[in-house]
Amino acid sequence: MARPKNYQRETVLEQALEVFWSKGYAATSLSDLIEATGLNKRSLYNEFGNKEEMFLAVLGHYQNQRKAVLELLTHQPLGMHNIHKVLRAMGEHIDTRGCLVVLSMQEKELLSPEILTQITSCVSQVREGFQVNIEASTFNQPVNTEALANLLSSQTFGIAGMGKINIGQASIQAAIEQLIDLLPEDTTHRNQGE
Amino acid sequence: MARPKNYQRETVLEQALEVFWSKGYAATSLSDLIEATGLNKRSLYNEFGNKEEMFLAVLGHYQNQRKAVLELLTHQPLGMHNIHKVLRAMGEHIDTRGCLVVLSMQEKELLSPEILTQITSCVSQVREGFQVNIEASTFNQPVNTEALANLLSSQTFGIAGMGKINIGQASIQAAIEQLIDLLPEDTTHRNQGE
DNA sequence: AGCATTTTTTACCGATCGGTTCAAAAAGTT
DNA sequence: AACTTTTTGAACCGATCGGTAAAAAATGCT
Repeated sequence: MARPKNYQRETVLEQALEVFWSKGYAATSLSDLIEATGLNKRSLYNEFGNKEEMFLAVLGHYQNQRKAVLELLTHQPLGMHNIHKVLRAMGEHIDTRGCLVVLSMQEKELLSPEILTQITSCVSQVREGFQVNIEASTFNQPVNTEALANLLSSQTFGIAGMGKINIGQASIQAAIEQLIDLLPEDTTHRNQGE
Repeated sequence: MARPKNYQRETVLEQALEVFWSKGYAATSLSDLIEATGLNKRSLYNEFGNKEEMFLAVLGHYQNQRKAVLELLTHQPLGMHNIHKVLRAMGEHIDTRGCLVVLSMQEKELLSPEILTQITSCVSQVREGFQVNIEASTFNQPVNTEALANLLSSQTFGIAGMGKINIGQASIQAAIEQLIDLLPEDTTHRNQGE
């Protein structure tokens, strides 16, 4: 029928992710992508259309491989322990390039509405994930559910951003433990322990 | 002696800040700067040298006008109340463009060592500001001073980044109040109240 | 007024940007 | 082996990038 491609889309996405992640969308040139993927300009356009669509695909790939962490927020029973798990998981996967979604949010002025939609949807997904787990918890002190969810999701961004600084992973993990310590205790399953 | 410039450096810095702040360093072109400042390319180079030096100057201008907030952390007596003030001040100055320093940190791979030095110095200044105020406090629960300082400085970044999202200022302020509520109480001047 | 000095204008530099054209090369099908 | 279909390679597109050279315009000083 036809000549087969001598590359795999997944591999290319992985390599392109590497570039976008460390340089950002605007600063990533086609030359960079060509060099990183090994395939030539025409094949890139053949596969993805243009730079923007390529970034969209890369973004999807990124979110796919981060999905596991987010799913921690859906484990039954809901409760603060899920949030603790997510925070600790983040501490274990600190990347010096930060978080691609946070990084892209900083470039929102340059990105297409389609990309922006995907980014903001991811952001609000995190926020709502936190919120449902907070709502499912029982506290013996007054808690502003929505405010706490916002706080945690912003904290999440902050932690991801900390990776960009020279600060070590151990310090970040210590900060996360300190945060967990400060969070109001969930007394719903007090007898089962955490 | 010589013909005077028909622009003021301060004004130009202000206008250039506007551009860099909303588009980031990489995505800001000289044309953008020319359009924003009203002066022409040659005058820009005459005044600042090149794009990078111009950004450095803009960064200095930005930090200058944010200095007031940071100085809240040096007010005597030191203590958690200073931290509360800073957090609340941040909630009142939320900008939809986020924080230029945080934004630039995301572009660190593209920036000169000189600029990077200035940025990281600003970051650690915040962190140390938090830390001295924590150390000056008395708590009736165990507190990991360094970890809490790291937590707060990362939270600071997170909050600044939240401005980029559509979330309203009121929500951010509520999140900040929630955070202050969670922070360990400083019992040093308990009788004076806060 | 005339000189000296600086700013501004205009035009231009090579490099690179994202993207395209078109033909050559490679594979499957018959 | 001939044909068809798709990928690939190289050259090329206009536009813009950051940055510069040199002359023109504008001002203060004498």
